[in-house]
Amino acid sequence: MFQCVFSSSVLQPHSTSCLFKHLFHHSATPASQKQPEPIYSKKTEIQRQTVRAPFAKLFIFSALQVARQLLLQQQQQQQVSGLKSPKRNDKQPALQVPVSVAMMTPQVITPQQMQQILQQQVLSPQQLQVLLQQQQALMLQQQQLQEFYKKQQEQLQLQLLQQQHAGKQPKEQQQVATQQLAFQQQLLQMQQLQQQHLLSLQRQGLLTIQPGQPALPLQPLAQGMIPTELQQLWKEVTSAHTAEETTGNNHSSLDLTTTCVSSSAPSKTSLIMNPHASTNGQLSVHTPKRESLSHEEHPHSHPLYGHGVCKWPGCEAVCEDFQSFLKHLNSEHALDDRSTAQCRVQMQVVQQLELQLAKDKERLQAMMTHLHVKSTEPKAAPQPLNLVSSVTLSKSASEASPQSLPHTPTTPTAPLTPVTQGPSVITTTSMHTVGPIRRRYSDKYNVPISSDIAQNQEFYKNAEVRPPFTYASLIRQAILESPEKQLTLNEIYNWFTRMFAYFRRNAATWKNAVRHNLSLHKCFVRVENVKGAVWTVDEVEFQKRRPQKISGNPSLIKNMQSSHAYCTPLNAALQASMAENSIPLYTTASMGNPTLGNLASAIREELNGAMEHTNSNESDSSPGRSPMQAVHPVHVKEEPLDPEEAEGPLSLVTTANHSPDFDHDRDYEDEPVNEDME
DNA sequence: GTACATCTAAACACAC
DNA sequence: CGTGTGTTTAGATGTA
Repeated sequence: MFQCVFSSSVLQPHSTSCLFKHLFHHSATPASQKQPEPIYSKKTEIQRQTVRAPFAKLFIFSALQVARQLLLQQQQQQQVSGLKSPKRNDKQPALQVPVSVAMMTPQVITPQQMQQILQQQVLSPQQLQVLLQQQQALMLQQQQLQEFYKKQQEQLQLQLLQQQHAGKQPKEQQQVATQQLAFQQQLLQMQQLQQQHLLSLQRQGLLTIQPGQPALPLQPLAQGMIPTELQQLWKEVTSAHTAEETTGNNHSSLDLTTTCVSSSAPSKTSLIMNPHASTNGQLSVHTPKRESLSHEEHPHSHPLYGHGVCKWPGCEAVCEDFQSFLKHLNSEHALDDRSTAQCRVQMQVVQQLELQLAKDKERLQAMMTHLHVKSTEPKAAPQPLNLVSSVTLSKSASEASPQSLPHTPTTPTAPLTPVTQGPSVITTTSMHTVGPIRRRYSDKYNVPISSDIAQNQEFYKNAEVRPPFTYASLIRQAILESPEKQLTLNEIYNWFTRMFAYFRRNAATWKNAVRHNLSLHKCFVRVENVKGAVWTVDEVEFQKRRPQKISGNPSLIKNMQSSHAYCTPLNAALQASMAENSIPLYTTASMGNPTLGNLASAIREELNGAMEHTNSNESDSSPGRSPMQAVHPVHVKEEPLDPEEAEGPLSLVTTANHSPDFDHDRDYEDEPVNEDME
């Protein structure tokens, strides 16, 4: 339909939009690249490199946009001129209007539109090439139109002569006359258009030679804008920028093809989204141009001047002082097309940054909102915490935990530090081992072990996670959990496998370890029974182990001991502290909350050890007993003290495992543990 | 660096 | 003799 007159092109796009695409194709194809490359000066070459890329994509928008407008105006003009639509003409006999539609192609570019195109001050060489090619096509088509017009005239005259002789076809004659009139109109329009086009090009310095010349020298930047246009542009730039700032509008970028179409076109409405336009960002991001307008208000803090260098994008000219900078600014960055183009690019960069900032702000807000919600959420479930625990966390975590309890009544350096940090509490929530035990709870924390096991029973049963306790502690726990506080070796085995999935593997290893521990530690006493030998726990011996751990601040311990009711205030202080800090780590909601009990028992454990070594001459204080019990000592080796009993009312730990029905422990003796688990 | 605790592995003894 | 139980030793590792 629309014949492309591009050199060596035989393509015939069907519509104006197709034509534009086609033309754009020319600008991108090697064939088009064969066109004479524009000659750049050294300066303009740099500008070309810095300015061309961002607008290469822009051209697609502008071309399509213009094409749409052209399509509309083409239809309007056709209605005005009484011409048939291209579609209809397409199917009409060639005799009717064979090239009328083809002639429409250049003419549909109205002067305003052409001006609009031309007023894209910043044009890539491809764009300019396309425009000039269009111009060439226009002129070529004009010549063709003129030729066709002559032919039509001749034909018409011929037909008129024939009609005069034959008196036929008055209708066709009339039609041809109408078409002729339309052609004349189109021709006039085209001539006007061409004139304007050329004028515009010349005005912008793009066209320095006579039209019709095959190779036109191109310049990367449109130049020679008239002052009114520039002023309008400045208005656009500044108003658009301020509008962006004040309204917080998130337009990604300005489509530069539309920002300065006309003075009546508001910048706001001419904003279109163009997310690709500013992705190239070759120009460094600096201050908006509009700030330069107000530099006089802040003479020595000009945003375009810093460290003796002009900060105009791409300039970096050295200016010794502010005055020279001003001179430089006025001379080198005057109100010309180049500055305008750079300003436009800068505008785009700024807008893109603003968009990015808005997005990041939104993201930040979402993150904060999310975290805020999270922080107010209930405490984490204890079981999942177990899954993330590790061996290395065990002791080091417990040692670092005082920081998480800053309001504990004891000082970090005090011997009670491990007490207040509540290693067992840490244990219950955050310390669990996976893999070989290299770090584990000290045995002095064995009481909280029971709590931990009770809390995380299901977890240990199902997850192959090595419990963070020593074999000795586990053996003791197993024995203490038994109703008679005594177990056979096999019962101990069963307890291990029943309580911990981890011990369902490598039986040879850990069983050997159990035996080794039973034999090695004095705290485990073998008692001959009717049924055979059973193992019991000598709590005194058990508490004796590694007493040096309790070494520390004796005075504090003594003070603690001197207080008969120290456990209660201490526990209260802990409660207050935890409540104050609302430490979710210490809460195990799903399992009941033995935290306080853990802490209390841990404290007692710690104090037991402390008293044992710092106040051993205190006859009434039976080692291995809780301070409470120390007041009422009950030393019966054959009936090892159950530490959890010592917790007394302070303990929130459920004692379900000590219920009489737990004597079915023996049921596990000869049964596979896995079945027991089920 | 040392002592201690713990774990692992292994050897050994003994009873069933 | 094999297995289970118990003891002991040795080495490695971690902690105080």
